[in-house]
Amino acid sequence: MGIDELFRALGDPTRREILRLLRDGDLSAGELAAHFPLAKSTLSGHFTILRHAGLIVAERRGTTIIYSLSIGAVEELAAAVMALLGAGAVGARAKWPGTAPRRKGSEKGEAR
Amino acid sequence: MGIDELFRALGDPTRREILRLLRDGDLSAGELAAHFPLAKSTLSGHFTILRHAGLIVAERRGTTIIYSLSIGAVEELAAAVMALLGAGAVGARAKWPGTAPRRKGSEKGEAR
DNA sequence: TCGGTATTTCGCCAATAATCGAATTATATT
DNA sequence: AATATAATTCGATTATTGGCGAAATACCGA
Repeated sequence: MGIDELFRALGDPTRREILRLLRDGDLSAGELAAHFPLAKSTLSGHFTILRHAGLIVAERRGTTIIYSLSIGAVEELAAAVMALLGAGAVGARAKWPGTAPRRKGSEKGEAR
Repeated sequence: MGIDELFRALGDPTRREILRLLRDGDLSAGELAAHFPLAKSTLSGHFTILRHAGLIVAERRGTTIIYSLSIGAVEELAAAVMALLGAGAVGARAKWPGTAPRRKGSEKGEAR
């Protein structure tokens, strides 16, 4: 349940969609898989990654496994975001893109 | 500056360390590179990824390029986290990991 | 214009990640 | 015990990523 696993888990659109679906209620592995054009084994891999990141929890009921959102990682995620960008960024140091001093030949979106 | 680029950019420890360093003040590409045992070209690639994610901005000054934290992405990041886990997770639905199922068998209003 | 410094871009390679179908495990039902 | 169903694990394949050194680009000063 480290920061790295957390951000990496969220860095995939399929996995974010799984989380979004679970926001509307718990779903079984099969029900979740039905929402994607991917093999069940592929989805199963995504579940494992999300579980290791602390973003979902699994509960077996009979032959099916029900997945639910877990807020265990939310606190860690919020703390990480704040530590990286939060307090420092809100202060005077950070810049809104486009508000940098406009010197000759400086950035401008795609500064190359 | 999409959600995907944002999370992927944050999913690498070197890039997170770059952001952490920039929290204490702007630094040039060379000054940043000096903090890592990596080739400058490798760091340059990380800068590009962070810039595309909207997490940093570049300003050329003479031959050097100064990087600064940008809060342009913070709002988007916060919104994404909330959309995925926030409101829904804070409610009654999500579980803390390790929380025993309240009552086996039938507390899911409607098992779908 | 020439030389020096800072940084990026370009090929290339190794490691990691995403995907699939087939085989396997776990549970329930008859 | 045999069968059926749900999900995972396994082995192989392809795509993406992170890394390097060398070459190219951008800028400054003499």
